[in-house]
Amino acid sequence: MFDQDPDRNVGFLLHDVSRLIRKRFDRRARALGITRAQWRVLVHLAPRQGINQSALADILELDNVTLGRHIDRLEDTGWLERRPDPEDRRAWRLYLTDRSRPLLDRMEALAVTTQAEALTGIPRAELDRLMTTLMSIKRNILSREAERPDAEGSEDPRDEAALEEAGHVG
Amino acid sequence: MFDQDPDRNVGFLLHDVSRLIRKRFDRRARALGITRAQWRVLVHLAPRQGINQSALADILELDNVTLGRHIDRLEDTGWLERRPDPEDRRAWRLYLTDRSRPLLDRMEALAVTTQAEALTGIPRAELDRLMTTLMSIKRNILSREAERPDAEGSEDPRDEAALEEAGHVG
DNA sequence: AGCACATAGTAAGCTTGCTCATTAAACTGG
DNA sequence: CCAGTTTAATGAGCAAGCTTACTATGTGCT
Repeated sequence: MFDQDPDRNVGFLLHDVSRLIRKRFDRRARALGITRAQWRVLVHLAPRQGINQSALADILELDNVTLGRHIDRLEDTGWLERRPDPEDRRAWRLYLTDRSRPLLDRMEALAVTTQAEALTGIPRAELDRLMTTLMSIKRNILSREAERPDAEGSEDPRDEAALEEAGHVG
Repeated sequence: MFDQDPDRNVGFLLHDVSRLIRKRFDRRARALGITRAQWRVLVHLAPRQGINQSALADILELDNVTLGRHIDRLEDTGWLERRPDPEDRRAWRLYLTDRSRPLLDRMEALAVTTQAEALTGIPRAELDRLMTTLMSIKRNILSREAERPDAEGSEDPRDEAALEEAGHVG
């Protein structure tokens, strides 16, 4: 299967498309001094300011560590502010700064442009199907993660069943 | 748009799904001492042994630099061999080692398992549509890269046109 | 032959994401 | 109240991908 045309593999294909979009987007955003990953943090923070790092990491499905470093940079560059939590001395509460609101608008414009390029010629209905399927896949993975985060392979018979059922993949 | 439910954005969604698959896969592959990115190199090398780094980087759509480091590691761990090109003293020719053939089989098994998990409940036809759409998107981006690799935004009126046409994105 | 340009590969340095380990504070059962 | 566990956050270290800058070799034109 992989020898003929490895890029018809879903995993590789997803990875490629995601990376190509990111590359193009980040090159444009560099002039603004921020990356897509950092912007994503701000976007998710915007409607829930005052949240702490762990809760935000859950929403973003990122490690605390990974998010912590994004926040370091965002704080350094002044897009975001950490304030001590008055009720929990271990935690920080996160807030956007005044500067970041206009930034969000400009980043969104870049995103729209980049997506318009990527989606040229793709009808609305097809895009909807794409999103629906991707969300199903995401749910599948997240539920597997929740039940057996450290799965090593096929020690669980359900894997074999799924493998049969989804035999069209191989 | 992004404030309500940022994860309905195609770019973010693709990134999430890709990252979640990678995480799950790499955790399983770690016992074999190789990552998904390195495996991808071997898979694409297998049917065209003797190719050099630049040509392989083109196929993988990776930087020479990025690929170079993968090859360093693959050579260190003995999955791959660099031989001098007798006709071009700048270049190396790349070959799999005897050890790597069985590895490829085991990695493919891991991939099938991981994909089966991710694709549980998704019918064949839907998967086909997903792949088709993803390949269209990839072609769109690659052709834009080819024509204007350093695009900064909307200095080209065609961007505005595309933005209107694909207005459903924003 | 000689000079300009192109190509193959490496070096250095950045962000992102992960894991494992640690610190400090909060919670909880006895 | 106190010992043990859980939770919030950080530190250290690795891999992947990118960019910019460099070396060495090849190619092509005059």
